[in-house]
Amino acid sequence: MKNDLSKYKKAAKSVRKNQIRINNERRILAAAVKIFAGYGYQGATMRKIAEEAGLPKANLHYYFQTKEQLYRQVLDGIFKDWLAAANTFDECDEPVEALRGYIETKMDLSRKRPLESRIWAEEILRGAPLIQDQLEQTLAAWLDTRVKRITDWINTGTIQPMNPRILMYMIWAVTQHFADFESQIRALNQQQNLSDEQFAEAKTQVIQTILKGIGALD
Amino acid sequence: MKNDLSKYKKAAKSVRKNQIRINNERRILAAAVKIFAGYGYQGATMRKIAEEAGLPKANLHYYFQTKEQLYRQVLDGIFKDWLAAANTFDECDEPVEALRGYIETKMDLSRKRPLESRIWAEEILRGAPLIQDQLEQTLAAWLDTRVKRITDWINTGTIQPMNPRILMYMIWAVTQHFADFESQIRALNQQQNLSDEQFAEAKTQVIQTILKGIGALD
DNA sequence: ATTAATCTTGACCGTTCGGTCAGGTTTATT
DNA sequence: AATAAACCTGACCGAACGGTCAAGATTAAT
Repeated sequence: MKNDLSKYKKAAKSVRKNQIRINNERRILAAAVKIFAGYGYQGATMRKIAEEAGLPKANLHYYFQTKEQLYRQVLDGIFKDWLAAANTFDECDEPVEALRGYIETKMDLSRKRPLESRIWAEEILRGAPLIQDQLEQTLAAWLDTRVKRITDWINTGTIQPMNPRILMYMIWAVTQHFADFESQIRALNQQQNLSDEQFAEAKTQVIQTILKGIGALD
Repeated sequence: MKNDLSKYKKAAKSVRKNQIRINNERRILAAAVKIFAGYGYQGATMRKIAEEAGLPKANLHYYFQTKEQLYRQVLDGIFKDWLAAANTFDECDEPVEALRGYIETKMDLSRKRPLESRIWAEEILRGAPLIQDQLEQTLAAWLDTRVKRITDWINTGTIQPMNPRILMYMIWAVTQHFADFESQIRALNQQQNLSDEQFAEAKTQVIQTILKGIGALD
């Protein structure tokens, strides 16, 4: 018969997971990001992910019951990063610095985590079958509050009248393009990925064009 | 023994294809566009395409030897549309009208042919395994000539100094976003696709923001 | 009317997929 | 030292995949 003490111990263990489990879950998730980004959800196979992780395929199913559950956890991680970056938007009261910081953060994210951006893009491309709820709930709420801030800037005359949602769509489109369409940009850049200098130039030009385009500069 | 006449007749027939073949190839290609756009290359199956086309699966393989060949023909059709739309860029000498016309054409293409845009996007996302050559040859050449035109505008002071390639990337990113990320935009728009009025507003704002952003307006 | 070419299709094939499982090994607990 | 819990994995399974094929049906050419 179980007593209260044993229950507490079990709970404590499940919260602070075993080091083996932590390690292997991390290895598998890292491998899954690479393979899902490179082949898409359908093109990715558990065998490829297992090879990338250096583990037998059956071991993946020990930690993640199904391919879809593994994919969901990858998506969840990406969404958290997305929201964390999104908070840059709130760090400044002034529109120029708030938008500049946000665009910069999103551009840096595309540069440093292109695989995650591509997984996200493919999920949206397929109609967001697994993250539709999160889009309609969390993302919609996030967007609403930022739309209100931009509307305030417009009402105080700091930036010119416009539809704030379309502005956000444009920022997302441009910043993520450098990750999602990397292979096209490479083909148009003498088969070379953008160098750090080229990317810095792109970042500056994107910021300048958008800020000037909405009447926040000059 | 064949004579010259029979050869001519055979050649004539293969040029002007049978009506049956024309019809079925068109039906299959139309079905393939829908299925490839909805499920991606790997997620699309010949069975699904056959169902969509209303034909037995074996019949597809009579007209298109393999799934990859069918996919290649779909991509070729999309690339031709892309280049045709791209010619809008050359119809005006003046930068404001040339860019406005080009952005408008690309926006309209996203609105009317979102499926094709998504197939293209997925191919790039996967690293452009089948169209890399066309990107490096045809698309790179197209871009080079337009870069020269924009450079001329910059040198004559019509628009402000900038990197013309990055401008083109921004235009592609924003215009195609409305097709590729349609499901995300819908989730952020009360689960409704953009109405014609909303899309027209988006088109106007995109044009205004970019043209103003490069110093071609105001 | 006859022959040839084209089109159609159900049945089938080898391969690969996601997923399972029994049984062994390692690690943690008492 | 003994027991329990967690971890590991080769072998296996049914389903679905792209693709093939022989044989019949339809259309075109003579």
